[in-house]
Amino acid sequence: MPTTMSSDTGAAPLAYGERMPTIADVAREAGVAPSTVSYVLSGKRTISAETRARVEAGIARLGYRPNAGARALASASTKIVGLVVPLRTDVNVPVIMQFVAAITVECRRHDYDVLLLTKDEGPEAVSRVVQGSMADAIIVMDVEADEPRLESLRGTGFPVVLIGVPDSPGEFACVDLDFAAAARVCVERLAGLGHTHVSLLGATPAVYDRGTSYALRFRAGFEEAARSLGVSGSVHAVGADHREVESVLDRLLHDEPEVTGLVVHNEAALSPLLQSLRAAGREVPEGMSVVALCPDDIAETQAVPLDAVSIPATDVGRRAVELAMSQLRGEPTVQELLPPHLTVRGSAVPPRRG
Amino acid sequence: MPTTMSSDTGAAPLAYGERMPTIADVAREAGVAPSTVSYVLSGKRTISAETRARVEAGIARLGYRPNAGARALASASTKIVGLVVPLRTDVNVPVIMQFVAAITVECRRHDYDVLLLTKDEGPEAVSRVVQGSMADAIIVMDVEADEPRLESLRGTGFPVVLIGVPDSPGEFACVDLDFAAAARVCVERLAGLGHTHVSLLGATPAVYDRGTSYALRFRAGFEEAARSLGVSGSVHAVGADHREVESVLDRLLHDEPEVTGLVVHNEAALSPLLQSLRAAGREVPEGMSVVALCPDDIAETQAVPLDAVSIPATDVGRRAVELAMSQLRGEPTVQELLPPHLTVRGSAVPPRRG
DNA sequence: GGAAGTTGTCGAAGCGCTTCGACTGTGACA
DNA sequence: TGTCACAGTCGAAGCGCTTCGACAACTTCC
Repeated sequence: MPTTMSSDTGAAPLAYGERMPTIADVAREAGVAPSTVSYVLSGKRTISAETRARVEAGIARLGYRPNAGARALASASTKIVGLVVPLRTDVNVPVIMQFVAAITVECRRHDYDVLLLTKDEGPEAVSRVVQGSMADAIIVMDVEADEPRLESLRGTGFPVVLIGVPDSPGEFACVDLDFAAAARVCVERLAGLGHTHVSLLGATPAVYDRGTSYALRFRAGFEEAARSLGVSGSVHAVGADHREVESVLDRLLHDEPEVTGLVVHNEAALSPLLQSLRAAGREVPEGMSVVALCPDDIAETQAVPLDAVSIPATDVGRRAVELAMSQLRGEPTVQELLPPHLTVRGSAVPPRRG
Repeated sequence: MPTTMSSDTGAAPLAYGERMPTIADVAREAGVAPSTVSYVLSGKRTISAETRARVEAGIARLGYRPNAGARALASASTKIVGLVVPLRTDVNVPVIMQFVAAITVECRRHDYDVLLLTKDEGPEAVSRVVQGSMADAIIVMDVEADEPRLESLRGTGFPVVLIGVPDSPGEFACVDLDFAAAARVCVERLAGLGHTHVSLLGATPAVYDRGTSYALRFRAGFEEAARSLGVSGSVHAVGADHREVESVLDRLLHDEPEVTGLVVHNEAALSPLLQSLRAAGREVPEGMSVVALCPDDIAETQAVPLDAVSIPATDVGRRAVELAMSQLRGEPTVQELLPPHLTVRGSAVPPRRG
């Protein structure tokens, strides 16, 4: 079994610029060949307990760490995963952070590090990393319906995992919440309580225009569910701004007074929405039922705790890394949609009989 | 001058696993020595226009990219900056993202990539990266007063930039907003309007307990400014939770009814605070003046737009990268505190006479 | 018209690691 | 007692790049 390196070797800190100890130094120190040190580290060949001990002692004494570049060059594996993150975005930033956190933690569990790429850089970032052999796999967040970042990878077999599902995933592995099912669950909740007129308050118009995969899937799921459950369902894109939320709501209450239930897919709009509803005399849940798609902590900390389908960012992130690792082992790619879970907190009740 | 590589070389996409073209392939293609190709790429020696053209054509034809590992090994430079990010945190997440975005973008401008490290991993992450030569420099966010992540780097001369200022920065370069000055500006604003009793609503108690550098500096600046301006200034740590904000406010209004101005250093508490103030009949600004330290977009999108000192995340992030680059050029380290800027939006007015 | 640069190119020596084949014991087995 | 298998170790050949010194072919300059 391979030797684990601890952070605190007790070795004298090496001044930077001073030559770092190499595998040859360790070998000399332990009185063995460099290859033997390598095998102690990798565990790829049997080593006698005694030799192993001498080598490990040498490693500790010198504070040795293998040079990542040399290792990558010789082994053709970088132990790095590239992660494409949307930085400036209409997507809820804390949710993105949850994804990033989960992915990073899970990568470390597999002894991988994470190279941060930005969506802003476009396809160029992906090809730089892949063609320069900077990473062994790539995880792409915030996938759009028509995903330009991936064209250069099609047909190369390079391990890729998408968080989100583009129109033609093709050979690429994907993971995501099943947004269509999530929308259905939300509508079912309201319909089950007796609501017959519901409305979706969705993301910023820009998100739909950009073809953001999950937003489109949620909207489609909403419309489909409304249809099949026989309730009327209108859709409204909403910006995050206080005033905009208020104006959209005012219009909705005016144009569609029959609406008694809202499905909200827009974390940022939740808090202003609840305020505006109260201001309009439509206190939640008596005056309006609300079901949201948002992280649990947001649902819980609203003025009225919300019935919500949570965004399983941690699960999705972890799963994305697992799918990447499985591809590195040569296993085939898969597409995975995680089932939604609705937590009832009391923001939806049967509509008032009119 | 070095050749710039474009993303779209027009070369046939190489199947992954198929051998990537090497510098030797390009050399053969162009009928020159590998070293010549290298010099075309780096611009470190003069090359005739004709040879350069042949080499560039070869590069384009083969879709060649230098192998990052080989390059790092041979040149002892990775073109990677390590970035230690606090992932799970009481700090405002969108602000962290702004830092990360600014740093990433600026790194790319300098042709560097970013390796994502988490604060959770502790000192081990830093030494892994430094000793394994995975990066040429490290930027550390969310620095604490007593910073354990850096011990292993002291005295090594490895390029480090801290965002925040620990108790003993010593040899390390630091950048940050001048939080003490920012607090002073806030207090001055209120004192200048005639307020004589002000209060600081600060971060979660945990942030202070942890010794988070900027929170402590802001608090110290607040107390010092209140003292020197002759106003009374009390300090209250506040969690982000709706109910907690409300209870802290109730207690404050009850115990210190003379307070007419609040300085808020807690983005998450702003929105609940404004609600609670209104609920308590202390509408902003007539019933209570508020000055915040928060990002501009948050100050602008509150129910009442807030007078605020903005957090110059983009500037700080960019500057951090610049300081890292300057260290890579061998220049000495510096400590930099960016001056605060207060934007007046109308949430602070003279106190009611009374 | 030779000494003294310049300019443009090449070849070879690494950078520090992994990995393959080869080698040496040693015990098991016949 | 010879043969095999296997555990344990070594040496050497790369991985793909940068960089240094060398060198040929020109210019310049007195």
